[in-house]
Amino acid sequence: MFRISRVTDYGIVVMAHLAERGDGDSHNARELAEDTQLPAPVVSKILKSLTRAGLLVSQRGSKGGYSLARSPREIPVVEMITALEGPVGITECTTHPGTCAQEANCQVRDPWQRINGAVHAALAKITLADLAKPFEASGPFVSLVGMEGDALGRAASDERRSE
Amino acid sequence: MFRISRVTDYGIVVMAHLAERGDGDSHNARELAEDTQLPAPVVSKILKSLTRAGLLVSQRGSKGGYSLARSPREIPVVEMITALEGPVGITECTTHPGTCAQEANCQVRDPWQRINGAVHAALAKITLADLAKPFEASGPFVSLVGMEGDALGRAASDERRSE
DNA sequence: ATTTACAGGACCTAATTGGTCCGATATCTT
DNA sequence: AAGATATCGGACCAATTAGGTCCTGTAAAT
Repeated sequence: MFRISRVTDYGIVVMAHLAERGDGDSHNARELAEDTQLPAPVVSKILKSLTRAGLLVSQRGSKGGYSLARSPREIPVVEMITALEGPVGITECTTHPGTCAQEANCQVRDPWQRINGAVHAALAKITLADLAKPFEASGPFVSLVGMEGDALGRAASDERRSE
Repeated sequence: MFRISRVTDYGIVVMAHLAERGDGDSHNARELAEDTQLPAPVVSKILKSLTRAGLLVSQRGSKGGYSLARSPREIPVVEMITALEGPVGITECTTHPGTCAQEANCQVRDPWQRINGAVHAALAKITLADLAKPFEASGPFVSLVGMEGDALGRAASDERRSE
């Protein structure tokens, strides 16, 4: 359905929550699950993935927990998505070259790579800081992604028409 | 994995093939499946979806088949994707408002809507014509989606790093 | 009337996702 | 040193979704 998975969505919520705290303190999985109202085992799993990807740093043992590895402004959305559901790629041949039998005589591969690049670039420009402080950042944010005024309106009407 | 489904991919290939023909003639499902080297039943199913969405027109009976409903230049990529896998929406609350329990106190909903709008807008700007004639259209196409020179390069390195 | 080809589903299988749980290891406190 | 706390890594399961096939009905041409 061209959607991000639920774990990714959860992951963003947790990261945003961590970013809003602002403190460099580490928070344990149970606490984060409670704060975000998400199922604890899932949150724990997500935190591990984000740590492995280098977006969080973990501290083991008593008084352990997780904290942001960098400042929110330096964590692009695309990295969070990549960490939680693998490489961002619109088509199969983008992420796994060689697995498509039609690749040799495919007429649309090259443009798809560019479309993918455009989506990728858009997601790379948005950072965790933009998500965590929506009202503060929304002004510059909109212009950042190169979206003209009526883009959202048109998008919404497109979706409505298709249902 | 933040990918479009395989049927959508196939659908684009079929549409591009039709666009390349250029003639307004209708081509039947079997013929299109052969030309594109894709499984016939799947192609047939895809053609029906695209027809229902108004992107193709069908002609029944002997000598029947499918043809483009409009000129390739007037068929945006986002419509093809929408036709084949439902409304484009990054998160659940984008496509189905009200189904997320956290919606009321969600801190990231609004920015996600904008990100979604940006992706949506990018996909709305690319038309079937851009996909069907890649080399002709690649010049203006790149500038069209607002992607600067090194965007693809950075995207690729991001993906590599994450695996 | 027969043939051709689309329309609309039902249906099955395989893969992915969402979610839980457990043993091992690291760290802090007492 | 001992115990409590928390992450680490992975196994595991249920439910959903995707990929793909097939069948019956209907419209159009010969």
